Amino acid sequence: MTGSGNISTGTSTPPDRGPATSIWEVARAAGVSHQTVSRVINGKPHVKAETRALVLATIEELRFTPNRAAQALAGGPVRSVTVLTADTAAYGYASALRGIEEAARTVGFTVGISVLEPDAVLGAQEVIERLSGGRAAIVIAFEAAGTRALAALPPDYPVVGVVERPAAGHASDGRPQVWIDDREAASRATRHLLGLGHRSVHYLSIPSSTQVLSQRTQGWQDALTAAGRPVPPLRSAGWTPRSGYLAARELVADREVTAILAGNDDLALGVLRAAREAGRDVPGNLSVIGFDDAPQSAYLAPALTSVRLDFEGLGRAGFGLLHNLVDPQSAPVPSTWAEPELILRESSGPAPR
Amino acid sequence: MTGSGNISTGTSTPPDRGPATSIWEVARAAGVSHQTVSRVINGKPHVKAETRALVLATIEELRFTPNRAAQALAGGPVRSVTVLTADTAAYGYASALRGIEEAARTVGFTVGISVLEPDAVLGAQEVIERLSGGRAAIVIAFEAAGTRALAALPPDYPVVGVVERPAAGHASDGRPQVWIDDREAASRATRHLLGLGHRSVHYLSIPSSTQVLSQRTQGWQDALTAAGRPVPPLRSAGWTPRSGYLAARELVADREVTAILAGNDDLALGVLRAAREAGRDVPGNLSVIGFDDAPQSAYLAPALTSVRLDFEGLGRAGFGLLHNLVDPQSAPVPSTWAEPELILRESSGPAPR
DNA sequence: CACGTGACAGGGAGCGGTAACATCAGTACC
DNA sequence: GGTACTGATGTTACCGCTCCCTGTCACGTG
Repeated sequence: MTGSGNISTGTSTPPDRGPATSIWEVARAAGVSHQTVSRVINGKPHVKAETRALVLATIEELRFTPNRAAQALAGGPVRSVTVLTADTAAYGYASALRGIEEAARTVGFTVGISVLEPDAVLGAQEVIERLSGGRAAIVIAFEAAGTRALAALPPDYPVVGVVERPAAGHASDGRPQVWIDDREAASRATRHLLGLGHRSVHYLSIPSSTQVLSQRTQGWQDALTAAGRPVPPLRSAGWTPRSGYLAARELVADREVTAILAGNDDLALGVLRAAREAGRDVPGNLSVIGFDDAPQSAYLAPALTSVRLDFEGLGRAGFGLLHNLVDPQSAPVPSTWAEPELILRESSGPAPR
Repeated sequence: MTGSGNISTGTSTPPDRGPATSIWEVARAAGVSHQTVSRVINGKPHVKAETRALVLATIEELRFTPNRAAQALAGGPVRSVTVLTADTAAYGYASALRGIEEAARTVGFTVGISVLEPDAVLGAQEVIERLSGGRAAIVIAFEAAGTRALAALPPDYPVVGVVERPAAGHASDGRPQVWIDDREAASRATRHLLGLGHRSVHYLSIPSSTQVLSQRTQGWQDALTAAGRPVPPLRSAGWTPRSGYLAARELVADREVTAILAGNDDLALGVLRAAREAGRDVPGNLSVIGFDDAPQSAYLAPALTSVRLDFEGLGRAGFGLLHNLVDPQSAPVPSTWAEPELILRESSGPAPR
């Protein structure tokens, strides 16, 4: 079943590294010293305006680009960040990565990426190798592998965690992190369902990043408890539609279950299918709400009610925080990203009477 | 509507770059010269077995990791690759990236990433800046921005294109590339629909990476022509469910249209919704087939018939090709990845009579 | 008019590696 | 036994850049 696709090797050219222009050439061309060129590149003071302009023009003309390796080696400012993340295909991860990359690119940072296998238990040594010389990192720690990687890093290494929730109780270890406060959002979604007349709401969770309950889970419990309803047992699933489907089959078979909150939209999709197969009508006699509001969700059948989460903004803020960390000169983080919002669509409705 | 989420700055530690262990320290500890250490690191000959073992042990003990920047600066072998890609959230891109990253990581390569904005028209200069010192690159060029970036790179720069189709006719410019041969797959999907009794098949395409027709489009035309059917006008859409939905509304309103082949699964999802809204029954009186076979597709309502494409394998092969390019010593590319396969599900069926 | 002062500019030493060349055995050969 | 060769090491010169430190100039000041 293999052997398809195609390859064209092209005219194999050896990695010919020509005489890349260096600051020396720029200096010579501009009639100044290499040091002055360096000052101009780094926007340092003590360079006369006209000299600066001249150098800048020369750089432009020679199409000179500073050698990153040399800058890093010579102890220049940090200008790169390595992102440690789990599967980049999942919507939340991909979006956060996108936000990080965008923010990094606009300030001239290079972004490296290394994916953490779900079951990887890396020692400090291995995690550092993943960073491969990077001098700063961002760890997207929505699940255990990320949390472990974050913990494995030396305490003085510049890193910020993009996490599911702050490691409260666990003595937040003083590491900078950003997170979406979705506890209230989960509560709101739950209350919305309760308000629709459902006697209870069942929660199908995504894997937890720690041993304790996630914010979403807590928000769900909060709402249930506040309404005086018993909290049904927590159901755990993975990240994929398949996993949601498998976990939901049992749930949908129980007619007492009329409302399901799923940890993310993919899970919700699986729930939707399980419901269909079990002859349940959504939203007729079963309501389903997801988290993330992926681009697909509005087009599903039925269109999925979902909690919109601004992962991209989260990623941007995470990078901003890191930037502040490695360069105190940098602009303060725009600590503002869209707050979770419940997007009502077709998959949720009044409880069956 | 902003201001949610949360930030913890932690105990702000300045970017303290301690005295990283260098090969000199290893050399001293092992009682050899730094050059011998270098030889060991790079697996070069002319080192006695016991000396090698000693150095290796010392490296292990000191937790030494070679400084990438220094290696790069000193003209060592290429050990990093920059991936230029469009939106990482789209399934095909994300999967290909995943394949590249995985293959790169297993051979110790670092992978950088830079995303190309859809409308970005970058000059050679800008593209090179994106590479930021990298000495090798992979461009995922499924659309125009990627194709342009690929073209903008200097002809002698080590780069491989992961493309939609070879730039045939356009004098393939002798650059190494990998692609999935999905022309036949598109043909097969079309023939399948024709075989089900549909008088014609309409194609809703994703954006093209060039001005000419894509392989998928051609495969679709091939099958239609071979069957003696007229080729309906080509419909173009974007990449998202929304774009598929918008483009399909007109199509589904036409009762003559009984089979739609969509350029990817997201588009197909949009088509499905448009069909539902138009009162068309899938597969009752409209069949829909997508491309990609994303993880969600099997769970949609109706489950989507789709052409499974092995983007991950493609990415792996692309990296392998690059590896061969920069390091002739490297193992030859496993030129084998899964061939496109039509996965029959619920969204396709006999033509309405 | 000599001197301090600050803004500019240049020189030189690394950063941590690799490549090329120089040494120095130990072995092979005539 | 002397020369040639070969494998194992050490020595030296960069790679391209940034830091630290030393000059140089034009002012202002006493």
